[in-house]
Parts: sequence; structure tokens; C-alpha cells
Amino acid sequence: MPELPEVEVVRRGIADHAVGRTVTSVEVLHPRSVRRQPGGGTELAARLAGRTLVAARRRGKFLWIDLDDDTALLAHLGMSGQLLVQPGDRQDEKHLRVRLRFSEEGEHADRGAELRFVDQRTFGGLTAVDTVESDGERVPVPVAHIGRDPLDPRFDLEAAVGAYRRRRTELKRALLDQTVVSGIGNIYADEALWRARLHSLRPTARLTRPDVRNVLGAATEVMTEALAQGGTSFDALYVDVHGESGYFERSLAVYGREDEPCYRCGTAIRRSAFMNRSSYWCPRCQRVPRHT
DNA sequence: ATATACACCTGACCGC
DNA sequence: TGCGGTCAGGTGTATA
Repeated sequence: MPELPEVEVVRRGIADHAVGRTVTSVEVLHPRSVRRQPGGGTELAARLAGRTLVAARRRGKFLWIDLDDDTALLAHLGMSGQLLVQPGDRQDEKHLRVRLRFSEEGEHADRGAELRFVDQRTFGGLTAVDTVESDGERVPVPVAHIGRDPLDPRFDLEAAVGAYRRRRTELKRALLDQTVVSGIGNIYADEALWRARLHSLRPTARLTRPDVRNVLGAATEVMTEALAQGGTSFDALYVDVHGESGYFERSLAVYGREDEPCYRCGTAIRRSAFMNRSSYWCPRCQRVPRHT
């Protein structure tokens, strides 16, 4: 599942239904889902066996589970990944890629449940990794280059504003760059740009500080609202750990609304090609910059 | 250091 | 029915 709100929904599910459990076995059904693991599935299993899941954490779209030996199980959902907590006797999903089973000693509400990584397109994956101190916090090594996201209590808005204005790129490209501010993907970038009335092609270097504050504030706002509704789901691909969809799709103002009226001015929403995908925007509220 | 192009996958949908 | 093309919420790597 893609952007920050959807990943946070999953993180909470892991925290509620998997943390505290001890891994007894790891079954890898598709090697591509563990391609980032040196040593592959064998090494993943070796690093997880006997480990207890200590905490579920997230930065942007990266999700990880701290283990009791200062390492972590890192998950990225890519375009189509799901982490599900399922009863062990539930039939395997068509795109089940990795299964974790747990010890049944002690008392817990999810007795018999297993953690399943399901991923149709296999852009996502699981990796057992070491952690590193980064900016006063221990994070998985592959997450060290990812910027804090706007829902992080230690997110520094003014630093992000400065970093954006120092970039020589276009605004939407900057929003999608996970190294400065993380968590924003194609949907919430378009929604934030519409709320801030800024065009995706505006050169970041020529934006005012208030412009950048506005668009980052809008991104924070729209992702917070989406999270409160369980995230955005167009279909059964983006679900929580129990396979349930969120409801934010009905709140999207521009994404997926080509030719439909802008909720502010009634002008037909446009769709343009952008980085092998699409941008949705209101041609009246979001003026195209003259020079691009 | 920074910006772009492309690669990596499966499945749904559309026009022919 | 089938075929080819297009599109989908992302990131890593190679190249300029």
C-alpha cells in the first residue's frame, strides 16, 4: 500500500496484533519479495527465528518492526503490498509471498494468527536489517537517507521549507522526493497542490516561503484527514491488517476526477502525463507557470 | 551533489 | 475471444 496514511494504518495493526509475539518460522514463497536481503530467504529466516517483535515503527512509507536484538524487520509495501494478520487456518492468498509464524506460549488475543506479506506486483519486500543511529534515533540502515515525514513529532517544517527552495526542480517532483520530506506519494501530492492552489510544475527555487509552508501544510492536513478515515482505497489492494479498506477515496478533490468539476470553481479537472503516471489538477485554481 | 531515464512486476481495462 | 496497448498508490540504480 502506498502513501503515508495507508502505511500508518498497517503500522497500527501490527502494533495491536503482532507486537509482543516471538517468531518460530519464516516461509518465503517468492524470492523477489526478499531480493534486498543478502543471503535471501535463508538469511531472513535465520535472522528472525526466535526473535520477539518489540515495536512497530514507520518513517514515511517505510515500515519496520524492532526486534529484541537491536535489529529490525523492514517492510516496504511498494505499489501493491499488504501485511495481514490472519488465522493460521485461513486459505493462502493468491499473492502470498512471505509467512511468519509465532510461538503459541503465553496468553494473547491473536492466538494462532500469522503475519502474511501479500504483494501482487512484488515491488515491495521484507528485509531483516541492522539499525543505525540517525538524527538521534535508531532506524534501519536502508531508512537512514529518508527524510522525516510531516506526522513525525520531530519534523522540522522550516528546515524543509528551506530545503525545498534550495532545490532546482519542479514542485511536484520535490514533493515526491522522499529524502527531504517523506510519506507523500502521487495522490496526496496532487491533493496538496490543489489545496495550496499551486501547479505541479512551479519551480521550487522561485516559490516563496509561505507558498512552500502552504503546500506542506496542505499535505499534512490531507494525510491526517485520510488517516482518520482509514486511508484511501480504490479497490481491495489497499487494506489494513485484517483486509479492510479505508474510506478516504470519497474525499479526494482532484485525484482520479478527470473532466469532473472542481469543488471550488466548477472548472473541469485536467489530467496530464507526469513521470510515467498522471497528475490531476484544476486549470483555474492552479495556473500553469509561464516558464517551465 | 543533483536531476532524469529506466527497470522491476501483475492484473484490469479498452479498442480493435 | 484474443491481442496489444495503457494504466496503476513506489523506489533503486545507472547515467548525464
